[in-house]
Amino acid sequence: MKRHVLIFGLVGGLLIATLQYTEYRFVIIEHSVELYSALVAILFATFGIWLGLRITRKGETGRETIRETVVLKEVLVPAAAPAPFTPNTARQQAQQKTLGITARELEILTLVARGFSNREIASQLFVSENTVKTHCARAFDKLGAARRTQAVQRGKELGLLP
Amino acid sequence: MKRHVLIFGLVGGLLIATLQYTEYRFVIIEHSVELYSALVAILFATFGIWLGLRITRKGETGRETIRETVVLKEVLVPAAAPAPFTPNTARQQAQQKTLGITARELEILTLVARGFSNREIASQLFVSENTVKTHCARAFDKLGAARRTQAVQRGKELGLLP
DNA sequence: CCAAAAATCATCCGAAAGGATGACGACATC
DNA sequence: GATGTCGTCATCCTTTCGGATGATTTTTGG
Repeated sequence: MKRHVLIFGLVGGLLIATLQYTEYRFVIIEHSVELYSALVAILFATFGIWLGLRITRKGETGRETIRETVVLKEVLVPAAAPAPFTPNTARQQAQQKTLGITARELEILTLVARGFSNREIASQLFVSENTVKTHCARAFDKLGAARRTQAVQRGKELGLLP
Repeated sequence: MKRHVLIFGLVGGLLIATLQYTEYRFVIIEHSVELYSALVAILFATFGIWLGLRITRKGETGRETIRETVVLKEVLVPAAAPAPFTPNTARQQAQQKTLGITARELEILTLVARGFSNREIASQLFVSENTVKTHCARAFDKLGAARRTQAVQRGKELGLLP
């Protein structure tokens, strides 16, 4: 890592040298902006790198790391068994009211969430692929999703999907 | 990573050259020094931060990965048969062992699960879209998935994803 | 230091997905 | 009967994905 900083410093020095050189060639102007610009640039670049290093807080690399990662656990299972996803109909319909997602769309959405392709869904439901795509499009629109993965994510957030 | 520094220097030089050029073209304005300085400062600071992140990122993804300190709390899983998602790190790593899914792949996988497109993921991780696609492909292969939705589903089943 | 593993990036190509529209029939409702 | 909602299907077109492959660069571990 030190190497990088060194290299960077070298490049910086070279840059400055070049700048100075060109400066002398166009001496006409008294104290040009370029020099300042370069100085500021280098300064801030260094600052930025330093910041980047600080932010990621990685380390020093000298001796690589042991840095245990504390992963907490907590969590648990409130159990409650029977209704893994039963609070459905009631709430579901409420959601549907607000979002306007129809039962058919939800049906297709769940299949999407299960990882099926449009074609597979079409054959499962005995409809054409185009129909599936239409339902998908409408559902995505209502969910404000641009991709099926996003739609699934939102659906889960909203409790529409298990 | 030397390449990055080089690119950095190159871009810097280009920037300065551009600056010089525009300077000569709009020499009329005198008080623009501050503006240029600020511009350059901001640009280089951003660039520097990017560089810093770029340089340091690698180390993290290695084995220890501080990032592993994820939280994952708040859980009120109604429970169902399979373990919801409690046995995390331990089992997770075990799974990774058996499936051979690397930390990076998992990282990308979680972003996929969050509904991001490859392009979005690429920009978030500061890598190219191609790289994301490669990671995706490998992860899909290891998970036996043909689609990203399927991969997400399997990832959740295996407890790799929250 | 060297070999293996990981990560990065690229390109070509076909398949899947998504957006925009239009249409048609079944049903319910007012 | 007019209206509205749903479900169904289609076409055209663009974007995104995914597969296959090869290459280079770091990182890691012995």
